[in-house]
Amino acid sequence: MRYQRPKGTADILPEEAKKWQYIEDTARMIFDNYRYHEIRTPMFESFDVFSRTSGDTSDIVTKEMYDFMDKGDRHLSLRPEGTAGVVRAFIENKLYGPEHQKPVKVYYIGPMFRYERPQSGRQREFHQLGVEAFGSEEPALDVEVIAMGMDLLRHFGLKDLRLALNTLGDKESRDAYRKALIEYLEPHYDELSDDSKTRLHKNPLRVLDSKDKRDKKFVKDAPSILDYLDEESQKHFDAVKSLLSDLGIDYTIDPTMVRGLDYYSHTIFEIMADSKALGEGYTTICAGGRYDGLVEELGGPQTPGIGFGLGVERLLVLMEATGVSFPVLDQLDAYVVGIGEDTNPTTLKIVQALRDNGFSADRDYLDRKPKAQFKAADRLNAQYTITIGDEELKSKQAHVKEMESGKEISVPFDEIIHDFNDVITDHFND
RNA sequence: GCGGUAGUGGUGAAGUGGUUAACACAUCGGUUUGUGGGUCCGACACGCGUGGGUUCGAUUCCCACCUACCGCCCCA
Repeated sequence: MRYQRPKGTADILPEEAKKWQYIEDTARMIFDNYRYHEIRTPMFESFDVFSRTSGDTSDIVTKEMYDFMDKGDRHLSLRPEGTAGVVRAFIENKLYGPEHQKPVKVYYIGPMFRYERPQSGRQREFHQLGVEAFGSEEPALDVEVIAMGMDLLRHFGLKDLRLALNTLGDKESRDAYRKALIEYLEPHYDELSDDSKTRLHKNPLRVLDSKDKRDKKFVKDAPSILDYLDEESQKHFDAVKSLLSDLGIDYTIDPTMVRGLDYYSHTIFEIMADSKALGEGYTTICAGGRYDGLVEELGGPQTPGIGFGLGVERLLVLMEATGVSFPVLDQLDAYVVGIGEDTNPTTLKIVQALRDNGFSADRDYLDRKPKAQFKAADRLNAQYTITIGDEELKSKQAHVKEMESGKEISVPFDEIIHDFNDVITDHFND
C-alpha cells in the first residue's frame, strides 16, 4: 500500500458517517432547545492561546500539542480542545458587548488534535462537541449546562449514567487548599510516586488524581477541598447541589476529582457511563466545569463562563457497546431499469424527474442485464422499480413494480414524470 | 515517550523454506431470449504490511521501519 492515513487518524466511511450525522443532528436539536447556538472557530490558533490557558509547563502543552511554525514564522497549534478558541473568539469579536444577550450561549462540533498514542476511542485527530456559556455566575447556569449534558447522553440511549460533582472554589479557596495539600503531602515526599513528586509543587491537585497505589494511600486521608471553601464558594456549591436535586438529577460528590486544565474554578463535573467498552467500570464520557477567570486570562474583561466537552469517538464506542440502534434513513424510492442502449436517455430523464419531485431514485450505469439490475434494486432496498425497454419506448408506458408485493402495472411516462406520488397512491395503496 | 500482541484477497480466515497460496462470505458473469431476494456452474491475491538480510530458493527464518490493538504516561 503506497499511502496510508497518518497515524491516529480515521477515515469515516459512508456507513459510519451516517451514525455521525445522527449524533450531530441530535446534538444540534438539543442544543437548540437550550438556546445554544453554533460557533465555528479555526482549527488552529496561535500557540499562545492554548499555552496560556492550559498552563505552559503542562505535559499537554509541551508533549501533546501539534504545534508548528508557518511560513511567516508564526507559532501555531492545531487546537487540542474547544474552549480556548471559543474564548478567544468571544473576546476578539466582543461578544461581551452590551448588544449581546447574557449569557452568551454557544456550542461547537469539530475535530481536535492531540499528539498522543492512539488507542480505542483515543486518536490524534478526534472530534468533540461542546458548549460554553459566558456572562453569568448564577449556579442555575451551572445546572443548566449539567442538565443539558445529561439530557444529551440520555437521548443517545445511554443508561447507567453517573454524575460526579466537585468544586474547586474560587481562587482564594483554591490557594488555601493548595497550600494545605502541599503541607500535608510534603512530609511523605519520599514515599510518593515519581510522577507525584514532580506534581507536588507544580500542580498538587493532580496528585489526588493519581492511580498509583503509593499515592492513593495518602490521597485517602488528604485534606478535602470542601473544607477550604470560603463562604462565597460554599454558597455557590450548595446552590448547585440544591438546584440539581430540584431537577431530580442524582449526583455523587467526588472531592478528589480534579481537571487537567488550570483554568477551572467552582463547579466541575464529569458524566460517566458504565461500560466495559472503554475499560472497566465507569468511564468519563462528558466533562466540564466553570472557568470564571479564563476570559480575563486571555485578555478580555472579567467574565464568568462554564461549559463541557464530549468526545464523539468515545460516545460512538459506548453507543455501539450498549447496542443503541441508530435510526438510519437510507431509503430508495425507485430504481429505474433500462433494457437496451436505446433506453439510456429516457431512463436518465425519468430518474431525474423523480428526483425533481422529491423522490430518491437511482439507475444502472454499468450496462447490466435486466436481471442484474433487478438484483441491484433489490439489494438497494428499492420500494419500486420502473422498467423501460423497446416496447415501452414505443408505447410511452413504463412498468412500475412494487418490489415487496411483486405487483406490476403499466403507467404512461407522463404520469410518472409529473406525479409519481399519484401513481403510487392510485395503484398500490390498498 | 515506554512495554506487550499482531499484520495473508473486498471481508473472515487456513497454510508451507521450493512447481497453480486452501476454504467460506461478498462481488461479478452464466444458468437459452426483458424482471429481484433460490439452486447449480464459473471468475476473482502478478501476491502474503514496507524495506533490507540469510538461503540455490522465502509469504514462511532474521533485522529495521510502518500501522493497528492493549497497557503505562497523560487526558482538553
